[in-house]
Order: sequence, then C-alpha cells, then structure tokens
Amino acid sequence: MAQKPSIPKGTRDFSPAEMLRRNYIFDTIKGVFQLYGYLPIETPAMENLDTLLGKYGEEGDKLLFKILNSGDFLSKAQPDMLAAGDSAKLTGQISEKGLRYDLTVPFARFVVQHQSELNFPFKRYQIQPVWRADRPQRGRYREFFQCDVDVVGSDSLLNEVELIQIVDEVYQRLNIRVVVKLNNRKILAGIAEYIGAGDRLVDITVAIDKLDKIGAEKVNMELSERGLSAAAIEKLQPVLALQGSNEEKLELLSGLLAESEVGCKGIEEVKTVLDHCKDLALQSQVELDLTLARGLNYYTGAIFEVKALDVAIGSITGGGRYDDLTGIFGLKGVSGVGISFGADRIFDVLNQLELYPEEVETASQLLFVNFGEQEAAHALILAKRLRKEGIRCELYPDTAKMKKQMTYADKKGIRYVAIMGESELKEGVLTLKDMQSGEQKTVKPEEVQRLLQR
RNA sequence: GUGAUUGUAGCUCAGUCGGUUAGAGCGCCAGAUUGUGGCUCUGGAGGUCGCCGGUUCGAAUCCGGUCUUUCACCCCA
Repeated sequence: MAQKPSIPKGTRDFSPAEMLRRNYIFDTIKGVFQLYGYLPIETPAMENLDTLLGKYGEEGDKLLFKILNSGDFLSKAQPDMLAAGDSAKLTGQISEKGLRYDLTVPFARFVVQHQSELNFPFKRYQIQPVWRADRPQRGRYREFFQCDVDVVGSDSLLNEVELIQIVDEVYQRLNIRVVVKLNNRKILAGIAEYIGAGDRLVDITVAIDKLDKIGAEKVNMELSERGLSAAAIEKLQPVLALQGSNEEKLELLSGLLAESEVGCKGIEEVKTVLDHCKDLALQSQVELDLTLARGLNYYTGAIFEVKALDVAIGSITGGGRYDDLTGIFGLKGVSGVGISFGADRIFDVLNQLELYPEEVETASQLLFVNFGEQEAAHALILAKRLRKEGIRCELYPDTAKMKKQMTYADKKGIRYVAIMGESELKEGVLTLKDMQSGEQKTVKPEEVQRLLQR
C-alpha cells in the first residue's frame, strides 16, 4: 500500500455514526437556546489578524493559526527580517489573516460592525468550529466546536441566571450529571485588595486556580515564586481554606472583604444569582467556587464553569461576564455575558457513558432488494409512496446477489427488507422480511406502511 | 513551547539474543447456500514493520533525525 493519507495533528474525521451522535448534541443544545429566545449567527472561519491578536493574552497569540498571504508573499517581506529569522516580526509581514480562536471575540467584532442593525439586548447563539495550535491531549483538539450563547447590551444579572438555567436544561436533556461552578471576578479583585496585592490579581488567580489540583502548600509556594509577600500569602490563607455551603462561604467572605468596595459588589452579585437559582429549583448543583479563576482576561463579573460529575475530562462548558469586550473594537459601554458549550468534550462524555437515546442510531427502516430493471422500476414507485408517508426507505442501486444486498441491510441496521421479484410482481404482492426475527410474509403493497409503524 | 511516550495487515495486537519465508484474532472477498443477512465450515486477498538516514555480513529489532499517538507542564472547551 502506498503511503496513507492523513489529517493534521489534533483534527478528526467523523463517520456517519459519529455525525448522527454529534447532531443529536447540536440539535439538543440549539433547541434549548431557541427556547430562551437566542437566534443564530455565523462568522467567517478566518478573521483579520488584528481582530484576533492581543485578545487572548501572550499565550493565546502563540496558539493562533495564521494564514499566509496569497501570491508571492515573501517578496514583500523585509530581507533583513527574513535573514534574522525573527518569526514574530516576520509574521506581520507575510500573514494578515488567522483562524478564529473562539467565538466570543468574532462576536464582539460582529456586534460593533453591525451595531446599527441590531436590536439590543442582542441575544445570539453560534455553533461553529474554532482552532487552536495547542498540543493535543485527551479532550483537547486543534479543531473543535464551540456552542456559544451570549447576550450583549444588558447589565442585568437575570442574564446570568438565564444562562445557568440554559446549562441546567441542556444537561438535563442530555442526561449528564453536572455541577455548575460560579465565581465572580469582583470577589477575586476584592481578595487581592484585601491581602494588599490589588495589582497582582492575575498572579493570584492563576495560582489559586490550581488549589484542588496541587494543594494549598504548593499554591503558596507558587504565589511566593510569583513575588507575593509572605504577609500577603498569610492573609490569603482563610480564603483558601474556605469551606461549607454557598451561604456559609458568602457569610465568611462578607466579613473578610467588608472593606473592599469591589469585593462587596461581587458578593452581592453572586448572592443575587444564587438566590434566583434557588427559587428556580434547578436540577444541577450550583456551587460558589473561589478557586475558579481561569478564563480569559476579559471577564469582569460572573465566571462560570461546568464539570461532568461522572467523567474526568475537565470543563465541558465555561463562560462569564465581560463589561467592555466591544470597547476594543471601538464601542464603549456595552456589557455582555455568555457561555460556551464544548461540543467535542460533551461528545466524549456521552460516548463514555453511552447516553445516547436509541433513535439516534437509526438509518433506513426498509430496503428494497434490486432484482433487475423491471423490478427496480416498481420498487422505485412504491418507495416514493412510502417516503411520502414518512417511511425512511431505500432501493439497493445495483442488481447484486441477494446475499450481498441482505448483508448490506444487516450491517446498516435496516430492520425490514422488501423482496419484490418476478413471482411477487406477477401476484401484485411483495415479501416483507423482518431482519430481527427472521420472519417473512407475503403482503400487499398498501399494507407495508401499517406493518412498519407497529 | 518544555519533558516523556507510542507507531507491525482495514482494526486490536504478538514477534525471543539482531538471523534467512513477519504471525494471530477480528474484519474483508469467494465458496458450502443460482431468491435470503446474522451462526458454522472451507479457501483467498491484504505488509515499504510510520518516514529518512546510520551501525552491521545481516535491522521490525540497535543508534540519530523527523512525523504521528498518548501523557504531564503551560494554557484551555
């Protein structure tokens, strides 16, 4: 065999069986989004590089896939930079487009660009692939689908509540048990202020994010390595040790952060959201988690993360409030909040737990065996009639051996086979075989529909 | 980007100390069964041992590089 063709690292092909399963996920998610009044949009796979650069931090810029300019792009690059091998500087000269890294930034661009046409508060959903030049790992791909819901142009915390409801509804429909983790950037800012390191918010959050993974001791070591004073770390300890119910945590925090204006604001926000959630009697557990600090630097209020309870795969949904995302593109004062469902991880979870409903797998219900030109012509007409009644059926395209056609039906999981050969045609009947029981009987064409729908 | 790890038939994997013709199971094709799938039996096809280079009389096996897989870190859905 010649060298096998292949696809780039971290990308995947999806077989028909996989696509049926994936579509079930997308359809479920879409259905819930629409139930809450969100409408679909799409944006191009590629964006201008200056739309993307600088939005995801230094790390994010490295993970952007860049697209080479068309034509003789090298001739336009400065020779000294080429010779110097300075990739970073050269990139700007030979590439001006990149593949989208997420759906939020393109959405912000979309909102700014189409602001005059939009009806605010603008609620949209968007289900499209995104690309990251990351190293693939379990549950991490270089091409993967995000399902984003966002609302922009509204400060109301009811939006946060609504998003949590959507999460709850989606996972209830998919039968995945999850915990919704909630935090608030303002509380984190309050904590940083409280320990006297208000300017070190990022260092602090990156470190405490690892708390349940590496433990308090190592978090403290990392904080110290990141240059935090011993006094500040000491003051942080009660926060790290915070335990108990949401109410108990909030109670303790109110005491600690009483002096911090942002801190109090954050606590108030979380309280409001949690109170509403309680009234709504959600099925999923909603938990205030102060170690939830990840997320892009543009989050300013609520931060969400959803984890599957029965599979260790990292977060399957995440999001938050960003007060000024559109500001980068020149539209100030528009606040947004949104979440993103990681379709590929949900796919992995569903596969591992085998949680697909039976209907997802079904192909045709009936196969017509092809005995030759004459017989096929009759089958064609009957098939058309059955399809009109909603029966999924197909006619085998070639006049192959019956064994081959039966094997085809068997493998495709088609329950019934219609045999209409010379003798059946003479009688104006057909032989209907049930592939599950192996039984077959002679029936009139008009009876087929009734027999299949039993 | 850093450090490990994997690669042999379509798939899952054996392959001894470097030795002559690289195997199994499943799948595929054909027949047993000319109008009947699954089960059984018989036969068959299918390999640049990821790729490139090196060591050696001789390499699937040892060495280097590269690509790929998986994992940890970084970061993240």
